[in-house]
Amino acid sequence: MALAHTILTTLADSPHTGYDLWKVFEESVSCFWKATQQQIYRELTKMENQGLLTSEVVPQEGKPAKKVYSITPEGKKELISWIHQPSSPTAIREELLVKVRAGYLVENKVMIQELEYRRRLHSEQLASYLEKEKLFLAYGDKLPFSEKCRYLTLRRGIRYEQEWIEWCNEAIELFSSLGN
Amino acid sequence: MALAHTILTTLADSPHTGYDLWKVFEESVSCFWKATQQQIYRELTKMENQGLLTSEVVPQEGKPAKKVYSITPEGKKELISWIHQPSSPTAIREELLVKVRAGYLVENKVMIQELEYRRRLHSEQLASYLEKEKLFLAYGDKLPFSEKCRYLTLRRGIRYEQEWIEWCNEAIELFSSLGN
DNA sequence: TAGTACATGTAACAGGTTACATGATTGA
DNA sequence: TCAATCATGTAACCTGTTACATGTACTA
Repeated sequence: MALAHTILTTLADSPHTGYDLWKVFEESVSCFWKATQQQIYRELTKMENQGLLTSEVVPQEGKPAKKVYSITPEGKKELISWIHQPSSPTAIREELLVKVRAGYLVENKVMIQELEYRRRLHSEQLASYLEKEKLFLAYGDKLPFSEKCRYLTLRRGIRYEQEWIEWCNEAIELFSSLGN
Repeated sequence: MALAHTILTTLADSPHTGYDLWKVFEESVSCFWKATQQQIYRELTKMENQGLLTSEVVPQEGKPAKKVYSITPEGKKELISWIHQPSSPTAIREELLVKVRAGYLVENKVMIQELEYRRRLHSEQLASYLEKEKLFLAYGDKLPFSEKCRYLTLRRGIRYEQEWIEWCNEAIELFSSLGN
């Protein structure tokens, strides 16, 4: 259900089209909830049927009409009620760790390459998050409460990437120190 | 596909029943790949049809017969070939962060309670991992290569829990410092 | 005698992935 | 003219969750 609630979270700020929502997901929501365009469109249809959203078709000049979704009072009520219910940590499912578990079955250089590749991905993601963090830090304590909440999700993204990089270093070191 | 490969990883060591596999998943695989009993049984049936496994029904005294699965040469080939293919990081989907993103919509004490609950869960998981780590550390460099690989997955679990606890502290501090 | 561990499964449903389909505008 | 961006959707498939179903043996 949390995709619906993530969408409600964004619509609680302002109305969005499916396409807008997808861009917001790509740009800032992705550090805590990944979703494809297709998932978003499917969920919006479902949520409108449930009365959590309303849509308005807005004609545009020179562009196809767009469908702007707004949160309804029921939608907001549902979001707040959901926040009050305790939630469980997400189950971990990480292919790289499955490979590391079986890493003794292949040549070390295969594992080292894969780990270096992953370290690079996480370094790039970290760099991108740190850029975004600058914007938050520039405002400091003047940030509105809702932005401080968003900042916390970015902080988690930053810590997450840093942790991966450190673990990759540890793993690369081990595979480098062993023969085969 | 990675559930199949995780199962192959365990069967590469020794034959297991579905039930045994489930216990191994609960006890040590869970720090990198979570699966339910039902998923495991379904996957085993599928994998046997694909020729990655063979099964043997072993009658037992006073207990129902068990079905012991072994990896086939094709299964091992598939596992090794899969390790050679690069894999992408798992997409992040974390309900708690969705709630934090919308945390300004509810009373601070609601968020603080939820964050403290999560911090406790992660502290407990960390304590359990640190207990397991002792066993690995006792052997030190005498650990066989395959056990060093397993140890790396535990290390990642330890780092992951520590990172969550630190982030929870950061988040609790923010919500505590603000009115409402 | 009630609960836990052993042991295996079916079925329905929810959620996520991938491919396909369409069509306009804008900028290189 | 080719790729990217805007804009919305269908369909098939795979994976994960939850509930149900069955039965034995051991232990508190």
